[in-house]
Amino acid sequence: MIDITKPFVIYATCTVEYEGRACSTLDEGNYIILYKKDKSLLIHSGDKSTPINYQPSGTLLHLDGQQILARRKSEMIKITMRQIIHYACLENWSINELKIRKTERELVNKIVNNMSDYIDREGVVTCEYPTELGKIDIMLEEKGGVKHIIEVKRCKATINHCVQLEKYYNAIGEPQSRLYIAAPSIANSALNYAKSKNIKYIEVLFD
Amino acid sequence: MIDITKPFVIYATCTVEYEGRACSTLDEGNYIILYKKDKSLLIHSGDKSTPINYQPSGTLLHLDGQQILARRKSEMIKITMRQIIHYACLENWSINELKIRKTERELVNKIVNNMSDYIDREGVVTCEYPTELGKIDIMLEEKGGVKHIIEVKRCKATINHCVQLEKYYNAIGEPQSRLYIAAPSIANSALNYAKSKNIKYIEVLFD
DNA sequence: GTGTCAATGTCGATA
DNA sequence: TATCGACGTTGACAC
Repeated sequence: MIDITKPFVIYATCTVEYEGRACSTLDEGNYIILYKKDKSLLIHSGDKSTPINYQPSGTLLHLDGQQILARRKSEMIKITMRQIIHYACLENWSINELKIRKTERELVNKIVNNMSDYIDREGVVTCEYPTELGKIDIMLEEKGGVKHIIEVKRCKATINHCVQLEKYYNAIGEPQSRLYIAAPSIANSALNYAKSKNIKYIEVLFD
Repeated sequence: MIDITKPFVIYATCTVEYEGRACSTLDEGNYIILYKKDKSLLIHSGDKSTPINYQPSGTLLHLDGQQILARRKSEMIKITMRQIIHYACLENWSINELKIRKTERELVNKIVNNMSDYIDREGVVTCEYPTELGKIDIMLEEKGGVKHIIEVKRCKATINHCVQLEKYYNAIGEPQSRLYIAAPSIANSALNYAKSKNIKYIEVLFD
């Protein structure tokens, strides 16, 4: 009945045992079992977005009566099914890429590739500029030594984002540094706060 | 036909759009859609163990013809189905905890809580003792200054584990430090190597 | 292949 | 409810 050579979904009353990087057991219950084209195996409980147990790509299945043995390198999952409530073979399961847009990265790239549109100074541009307090999204260093610190947000900029920027300012420890918050929009309160702290707001929009 | 008030699995030819923390689109194809008891929504492609798109716990569904709208706070997923290949309502989907045993953490705790059984010295015990080369599993510091460095492994100890221990020794830079490898068992070659390097093997078993 | 690092990380614990 | 740290992290990219 079950064809373990093809991707499938099973809804079954079962127990699950795992042995490998750790050991684990799962009490009997009704769980969803997914077997994918890339030979990854997922066992999903009735909550959480992560599987309650899984085996990565490259897992080989052996079916022995009501028992599924899933092996991969030195790892093993044993599923003992008391009752199969539901089984479906998944023909032509698609493998596609998710196209992600409107990320912070996209805005960072836009600024870096058109720096002169946003800051009228020349210098060395560094992304992910490291400091004790984490990475600065964009750093523009003039030859003269003046540093321009740009914090990029993909959504509306808030006061908290400005505070974060000031922390970087202190971490850098160079009073002549200049601060910028770049985002598609900025909250009114944040804009007032920014002005009072000499932080310049840069409007940067998604294409 | 579809009851969106109950957990379900659907296999459908569909497209998926997401808007929220970022934006994303997914080309038409056959995907598995899971809706769980905790109102989390998962869309699984034919590979990878992570869902190609998802919405965390607390997502509310609206069904409009062949279109599922999933909303949660400021996030939204829209699934447009051209054909439902498969639908099953998942009654009594279990929510259980995975019981994880035999972790390295378990052995570390056992040693720390019964230190005198393993090392006949008094001193300050620190887990995850930081060094340049990473964290030492367990550090026992005597008042006199002598340091006991313990590396814990949940499986059979190997020569590589001993080498790792020597790196810590060098990182600490205190020649009078003493080295221990703790594991349920040790390879013969590793035991010989350990002896030659003045590393003591501690047998620690899972309860 | 191995090592390093980001992630729409996810998830649990804690304040 | 917000923040912090761990994860059998996973997954992508550099080497």
